[in-house]
Amino acid sequence: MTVRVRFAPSPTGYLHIGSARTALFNYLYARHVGGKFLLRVEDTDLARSTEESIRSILDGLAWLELGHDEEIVFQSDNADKHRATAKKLLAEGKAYRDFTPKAAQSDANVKDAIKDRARANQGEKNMRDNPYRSLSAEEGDARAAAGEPFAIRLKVAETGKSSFEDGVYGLQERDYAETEDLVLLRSDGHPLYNLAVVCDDIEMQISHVIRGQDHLTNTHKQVLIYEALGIIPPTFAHLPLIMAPNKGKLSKRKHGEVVSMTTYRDAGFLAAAFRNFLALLGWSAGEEKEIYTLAELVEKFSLDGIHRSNAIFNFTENDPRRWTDDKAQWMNAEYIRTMPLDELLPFVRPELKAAKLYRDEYEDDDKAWFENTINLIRQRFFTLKDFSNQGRAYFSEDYDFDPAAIEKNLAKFPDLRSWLPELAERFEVMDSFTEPEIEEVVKAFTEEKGTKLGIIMNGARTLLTGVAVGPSMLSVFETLGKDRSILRLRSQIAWNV
RNA sequence: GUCCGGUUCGUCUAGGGGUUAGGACACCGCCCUUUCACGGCGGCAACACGGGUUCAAAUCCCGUACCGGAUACCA
Repeated sequence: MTVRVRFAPSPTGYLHIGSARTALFNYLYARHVGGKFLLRVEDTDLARSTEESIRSILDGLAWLELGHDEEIVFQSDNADKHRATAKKLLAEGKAYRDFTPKAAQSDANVKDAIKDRARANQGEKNMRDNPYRSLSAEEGDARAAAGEPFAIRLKVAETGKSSFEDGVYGLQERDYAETEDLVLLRSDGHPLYNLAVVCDDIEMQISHVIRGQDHLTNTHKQVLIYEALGIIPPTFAHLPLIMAPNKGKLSKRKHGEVVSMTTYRDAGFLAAAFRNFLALLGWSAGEEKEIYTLAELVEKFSLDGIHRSNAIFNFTENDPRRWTDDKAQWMNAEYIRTMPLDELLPFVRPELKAAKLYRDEYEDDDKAWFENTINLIRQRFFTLKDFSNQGRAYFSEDYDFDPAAIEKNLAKFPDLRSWLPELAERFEVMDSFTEPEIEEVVKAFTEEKGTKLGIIMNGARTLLTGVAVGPSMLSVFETLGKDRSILRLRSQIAWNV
């Protein structure tokens, strides 16, 4: 049997980090076993679903390079089939019409209202006491024909339990007494989530359902529907949840942009790095290696390596350095400085182009210079954004000076104001401008002035790059070249800031 | 409330009867160095608690605590 898995987001927001990981795991599983990875948009909640959200989710998946097979299925397109299925179960006596008027929305928070209701019912509640459960078919038909509104509920057996073998959590059992006769079709004719999911999974011939652990109880309900339909359920595997630093729910409302996939794309993360980070949140290959290419993840992935405990996505609100998980930031930096240069370049070019720092010559005449420079400066960069921010001085004459750098490297040494232009004079007469010669000249100059090499180098760094950190200054001089180095050493701009 | 899960350094995790409980991130220190967010070396730091089983428990069993999820004519 072919393995077919699906990622089924409901389009009520952007691609959440937890959903992204669910998509990733589905993708990895499918690719690992040579199966299909399908996409289904669960847009049955017409009120909350938006076109924009669908686009944002697809953007997120595309960024992560989780390409899906076959056409995207829109759940709302299948509503008629869902209704037909509910009617079928009704006709077979496996479901019944519930004429109880729809309860008015409580003014309390939905979750709290549910909790309160459950607590109030506690001990007393018999899940099978719906008065309409045993209504005769004739009377039901008559009342329906008379136009009385009704919901269709699944008739859950009095005794017994639902069970399934979870790919991650093992055998799961739930007594029928814990499960209400669930509503399949609302009184306004709209199919409910559990029915829609089961119908679509059957229709799409899904073999493995891999989703968040928050669906564990839904799965029992869905198993019941499969049984009523006489269809063998797929294999289920539930994933541990990704929590906020306080172990609470990670949500847009509370935590903002950190949970959105597009945030990382826009912040200059490499999809490969973020994917790698995500893969290790709740899964491990059981080895100490932690940098994996997509192909390696596909090769190593298995349900056995998925944990049963939730993971915390660690970040500190209001701390610019810790705005997102440290490890994700480290991993991105690691990718930027160690991945093959030709794989990095395709990401650097658009970044520079967007900042108007790219020139066509970087493709031909200055290709070697460009690649060497990127290779030189990437060693201390964390995101793609750094190429256009901190790296700006390498590609443009119009760059800013970091006040902290001026303070630390220039202001403290007023002599540099005349020394650096003077150093430019020494450069002026040089025939060859490469590291060894530059070093010789700068050292001689330093000795002559009776100062320390660091003072000269750091002053020059500030003037030439605008920042206090970067590669070896000898490399910087050489990369920038004789003319630009001289020009910048003579410039008084930084001194007047 | 009830049901279902979970619990190894601050975080991500390895290990699943005998380990100095390993790695990574973060943090701290030292080294390299003209700076540094690179690199090298080192340090700090964990088996939730209580009972059992066993020669031996972080590992198996039970209980407790705590955390999470679920409870809907939402998805």
